[in-house]
Amino acid sequence: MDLLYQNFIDHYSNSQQLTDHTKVEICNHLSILHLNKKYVLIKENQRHYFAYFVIKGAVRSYFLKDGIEVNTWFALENDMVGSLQNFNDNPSKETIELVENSTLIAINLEQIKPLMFSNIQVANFINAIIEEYALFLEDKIYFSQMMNSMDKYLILLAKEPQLFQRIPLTYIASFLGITRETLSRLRAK
Amino acid sequence: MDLLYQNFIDHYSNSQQLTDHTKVEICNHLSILHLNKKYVLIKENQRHYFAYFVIKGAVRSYFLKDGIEVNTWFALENDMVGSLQNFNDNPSKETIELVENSTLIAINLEQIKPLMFSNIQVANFINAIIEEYALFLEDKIYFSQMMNSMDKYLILLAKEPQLFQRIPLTYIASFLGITRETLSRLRAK
DNA sequence: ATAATTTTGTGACATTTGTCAATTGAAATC
DNA sequence: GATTTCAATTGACAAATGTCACAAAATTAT
Repeated sequence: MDLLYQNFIDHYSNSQQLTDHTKVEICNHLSILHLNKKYVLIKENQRHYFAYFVIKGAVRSYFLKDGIEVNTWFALENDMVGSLQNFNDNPSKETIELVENSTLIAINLEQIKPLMFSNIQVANFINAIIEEYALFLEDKIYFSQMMNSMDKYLILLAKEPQLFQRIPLTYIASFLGITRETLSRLRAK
Repeated sequence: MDLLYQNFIDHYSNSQQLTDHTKVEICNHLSILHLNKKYVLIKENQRHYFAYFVIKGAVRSYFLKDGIEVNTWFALENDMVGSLQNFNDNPSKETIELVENSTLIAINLEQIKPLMFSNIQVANFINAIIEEYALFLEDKIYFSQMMNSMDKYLILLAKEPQLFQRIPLTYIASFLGITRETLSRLRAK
């Protein structure tokens, strides 16, 4: 099995031992992609049947509000990228676009989902992914409700310093819910 | 089986047929509670081994920031209440408190979780709960990032009008991330 | 290397929201 | 039913953030 697949699978199977059979079954629905900056993985309002795992690179998600991009998050190495909406056959609410040239694992949701009902290990594997994602969302909400702009900036800087090296400040300001001018002024202090 | 349990189970088993055996196994870890206004279900920073499903009543969650309550959401009939943190054996980040006298189903997470690894129907049942919760969180984030205060107020009013009848405006303002004075002024228009 | 484009920073001013204080209104308690 | 407590509103002013305009810096393309 490809080492990259192995790493990905290990990352989400901590709570259980997967049989080789299950691992192969999962791998059958994975593939590796090399894509360039600005490539759009998922388009807002479109159905899409893949989720992605970032091996190398950087990705952002955003949606349009009154014609303006509102950035919702950034994924770097070892992060999952996708939309639960897609997992549930609904159109994505966000556009997901590469910020750097990236290497990704694509997970074919359409193919892997039915296995949940026949293979309990797959069910728990997917469970682990969704659970981690939900925890991540809880954190994000906690973060967004907790603080004023300055606090948010400082916490984000402490928690995810790489973002400030790799993601344009314009996007980060938008994520923080402030204008880039305001972020620029916060940074000046 | 108690009709209330039946309704709860049906609510999260739409995608699969549960055998009677599985239903009984789930019910063994459910119980019904009648509790009064102001009762605290879950305390911030404490481990807790139950999640709840609201049959009748209203519940709010909040955490303390610099000694001030920050309300994070309100649950009414047919909503789940709990914390994924607890599901993962971490202390809760939020306090969960009744806003009205309420009837709830308590789900014993500690007992039901191990079944995920032996009963695939239970795995998918719990999956469905977590998935719905994650979708709810996605919506919440979308909502919170999308709009200015006035838009948020109007959308919330359109989507959840019952909240404004049943939840004090002070809590709602806090949830919207504004002071009650600002909410009061928005409403004046 | 140079030019063109994109990103970031800064100033002046408008708008929104927060803070503090006082008042009114509603609901719970006795 | 009167009293007490809590919730909601309103006004005056302060602080934070947004908007618009422009300049500087960095990045990308030719």
